[in-house]
Amino acid sequence: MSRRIPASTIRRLSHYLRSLEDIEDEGRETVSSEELADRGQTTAAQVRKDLSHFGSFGKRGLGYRVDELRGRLRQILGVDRVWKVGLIGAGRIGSALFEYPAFESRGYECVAIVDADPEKIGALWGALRIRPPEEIESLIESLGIELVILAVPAQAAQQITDRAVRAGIKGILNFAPIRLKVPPHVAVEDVNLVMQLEALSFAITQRGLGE
Amino acid sequence: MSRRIPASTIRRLSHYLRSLEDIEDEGRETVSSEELADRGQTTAAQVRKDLSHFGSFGKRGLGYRVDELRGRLRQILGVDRVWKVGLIGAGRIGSALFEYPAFESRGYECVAIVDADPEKIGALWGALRIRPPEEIESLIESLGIELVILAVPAQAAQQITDRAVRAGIKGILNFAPIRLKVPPHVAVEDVNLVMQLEALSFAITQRGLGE
DNA sequence: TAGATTTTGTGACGCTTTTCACAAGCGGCG
DNA sequence: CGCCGCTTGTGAAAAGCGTCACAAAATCTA
Repeated sequence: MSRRIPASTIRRLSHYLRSLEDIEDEGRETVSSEELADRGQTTAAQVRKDLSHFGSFGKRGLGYRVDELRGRLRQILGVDRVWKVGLIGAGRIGSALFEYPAFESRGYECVAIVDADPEKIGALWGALRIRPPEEIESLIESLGIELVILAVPAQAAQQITDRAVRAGIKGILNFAPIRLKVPPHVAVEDVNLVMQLEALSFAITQRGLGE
Repeated sequence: MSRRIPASTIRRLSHYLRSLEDIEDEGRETVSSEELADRGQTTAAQVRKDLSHFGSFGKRGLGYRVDELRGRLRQILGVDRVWKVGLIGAGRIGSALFEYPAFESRGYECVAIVDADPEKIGALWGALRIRPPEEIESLIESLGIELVILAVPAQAAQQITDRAVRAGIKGILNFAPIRLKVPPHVAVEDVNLVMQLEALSFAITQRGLGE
């Protein structure tokens, strides 16, 4: 039951949650730390340590009740409610994300779309009309948007971010390949595909060299 | 000059490389570890430590020659050559990636597209014709594909992976929200947007609670 | 050339995270 | 009811990473 939680623990919790949903679909009612570990490329001790940061949810000799643990994880991760999301950038990536079914099904509801391209402004995507960047602040404030998905070119990203921060945004999922400057109370997650490809080419290259 | 390199070091190297390109565009010829640190949300000591895993590239009192360090980093990350990439899954995400300019410009060349949808098979994307999954092995072997981008639904992902592995694939950029089982000589990088969104909602939720 | 100045490369240190090991708790069975 | 097998929760040990501090090396100045 500690204070500061490692980022790696959070990533694993997210994975445990997905495993629990699978296990629930299989009709099982309890699960052990060892089985959760097997499904998540980790160890039983790690699973128990991760969970112990937040309390004791299991029964000794028995394991964890699947539905109960699932509920607790959803609560811990803050996904036991709907988050209103703004999509900024209606290009290829924005469009792919908008139609990504996992978002809606997991409680992330897109309530606004913004793009700077005059050709796109006013267009309808589903029930949403694409708005111009000037409206970012008012959209965030009037719709109660807490998260934005930032899918704009690198050179526009910081400026857009500043507008969103000014309007009180709480978190940013950033697809632009730059390090955004934000005040400490704003959370940022970077999606950097080039970096991940480079991690792959490093691993492959190294493997040939190393041994 | 050590053996096992931390994943976080690789991520930072990728970022240093991007900073070096910016610095080169600005016409500068040398750079200090301190400046690289400032651009990368890290410290000068960390930059030097990261680089020291691979050798000594700087000159004391002077710093690093931008073009030389850039070349060395490209070499270390394995991006001093063209990688042939296969795109598996021609849905929304696949399409967005296919048109993502950063891939081509950074030496990742898409040489094949595969999809299971009979409606899509045979269609032309640029100069490439979409192929059926049955051809995965032969495409990988005949075209010399080393990396695949896996953008298919979760339930198809493992099966496709097995085919690719059988054909000798070396690395997989995985967009499916499952942990792929692969032999140890195959590198996998997971892109897990739901996990990143959950990390955001955790950070925001926690922030309100914590202090 | 000598001394001042700058900046790297790296061993030592300290914090964070993972792994280990086991006592404590729970259900089942004879 | 008491013992047995199983699994959790958690301190303690180990490993992994990042930070610090400084000698070494290079340039600059006079």
